[in-house]
Amino acid sequence: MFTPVAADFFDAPTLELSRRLLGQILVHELPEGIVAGRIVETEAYMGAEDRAAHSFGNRRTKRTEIMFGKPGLVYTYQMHTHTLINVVAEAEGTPRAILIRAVEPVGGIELMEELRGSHMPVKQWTSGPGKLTKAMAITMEYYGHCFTEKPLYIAQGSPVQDISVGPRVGIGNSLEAVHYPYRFWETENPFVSKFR
DNA sequence: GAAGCGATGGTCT
DNA sequence: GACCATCGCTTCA
Repeated sequence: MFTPVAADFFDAPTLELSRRLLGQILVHELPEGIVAGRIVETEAYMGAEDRAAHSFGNRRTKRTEIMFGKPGLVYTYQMHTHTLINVVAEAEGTPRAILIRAVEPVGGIELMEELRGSHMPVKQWTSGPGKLTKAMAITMEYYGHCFTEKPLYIAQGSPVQDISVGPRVGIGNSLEAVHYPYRFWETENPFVSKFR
C-alpha cells in the first residue's frame, strides 16, 4: 500500500526539504492497522544559528543529540503532555530539523478517531503537532528511528498546489528569530494549525 | 469566532 | 527551580 522513500529523499538543504515534505505521507503501521496522514504544515529549525532551535549554539544534550545525526532520522521530544515529531536534516554534525506541525488524515480513519478519544470534528484530529502524534500513536520510542524504515516512515504523496510561508508558531521568547519565515504550509488546507 | 489562561511533565541549569 | 517548538476549556462577543 505505502512504500518508504529512499534515504536520498532527505539529502536537501533544510528549507528546501521543509517544502519537499509537504504533500508526502507520514505512515505508521500498527498491529491494529495502518494510519496515514498527508503532511500539510512544517517548520524549519536552523540549528546553531537559530535562537528558536533546541540546538542553538550547537548545544548538545541528551535531548538534542539526534539532531547532530544523519538526515532522515526521527527526533521526538515531549512538550508538556504531548509528543512532537521532527525530521532530522542536513549532514552529520549540522543539528537542524523540521517539525511536522499538521497532517491531513488519508488512511486508517477509524483507528485515528479511536486514538483521539472523545468525539470532535475531523479537522481537530491532526491540526497541530501534539494532536497528530496522538492521532497516529507516535511516541518517544521512535526517538532515533529512521524515516525510511517501517513501521514509521514517510511515503511518496501528492503534489502541493500552493505553498504559503510565514513566521513560526509558539517561539515568542526567541528574540530576532521570532520573525524568520521558516514555517511552510499548503495554502487553504483546512488541516493546518493556524492561518497567516 | 477569537482571545485568554491554566494544566502539566520532561529537560536543563 | 525555570523554561517551554501545546492543547483545550472558559469567557466574551
